[in-house]
Amino acid sequence: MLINELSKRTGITAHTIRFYEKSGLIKGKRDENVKSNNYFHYDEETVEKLELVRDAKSIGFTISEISQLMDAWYNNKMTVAEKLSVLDEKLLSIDERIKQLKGMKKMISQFKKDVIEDDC
Amino acid sequence: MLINELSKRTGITAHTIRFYEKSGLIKGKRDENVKSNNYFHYDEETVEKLELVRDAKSIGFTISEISQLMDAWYNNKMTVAEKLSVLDEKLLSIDERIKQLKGMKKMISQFKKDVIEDDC
DNA sequence: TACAACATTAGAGTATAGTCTATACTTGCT
DNA sequence: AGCAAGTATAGACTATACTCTAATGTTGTA
Repeated sequence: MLINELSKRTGITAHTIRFYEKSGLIKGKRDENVKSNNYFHYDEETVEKLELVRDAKSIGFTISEISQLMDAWYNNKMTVAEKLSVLDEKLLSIDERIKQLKGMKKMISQFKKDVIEDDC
Repeated sequence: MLINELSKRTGITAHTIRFYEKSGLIKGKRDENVKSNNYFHYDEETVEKLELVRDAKSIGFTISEISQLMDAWYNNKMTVAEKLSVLDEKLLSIDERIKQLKGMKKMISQFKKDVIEDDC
């Protein structure tokens, strides 16, 4: 599929997809049989990857972190041990974030109590 | 206290503190009795505020969100109802983030399983 | 064949959140 | 007095992650 279809399927603009391509998150292929143009072609895996990018970005992962994550997933140059190490590291960092968020919840709840009490 | 002490107590550089001041997160006071300089003086509340900024930033809150949160806390121009509304909104957004993080944990755990199975 | 829609590349522009430099004045210590 | 350390301000610079524009060429449809 070409970039326009990829854009429609993922809800990510062509501009941003090209930016991700430059950043190394995805890779389109050129069709060598076609000499008249330079169009990139994308496969289903790229759709999956962009969906992962969207999810990971929404929880605050940077492009560089997402890049590591996708390497652990799709890159066959990494050993199983290396992949598991990257994945475990991400799991730990997620747990850490959840912990911090819960801490902030507690603080805000306490603030709420204080605000209500001050009102009396 | 002056900016240098504030910096030492919070671990935030003077440059960044001045940036936060420009952004409206904190406010130093000038001593009107002293005419020879223009130095800002900060109180304990400012230390508290900067600690809150640090915590909130670490969980991905933007300066604008932190600003709202601090208004709900310290600004006496807001009604109790308005304050509670801001705090409740932040609590909801934190819950949403925790939900997304848990979703990502599930995905990564599944990836781990897949990586291990592929290895067999 | 005209022409709208689509594709590529380079590069400029935007927003957020700092970070650093330069300049100049003030304060504290010896 | 001299000098290091502290302070303020303006503005330049950096990094991340887009977002948009311009120029140019290609494809598909009426």
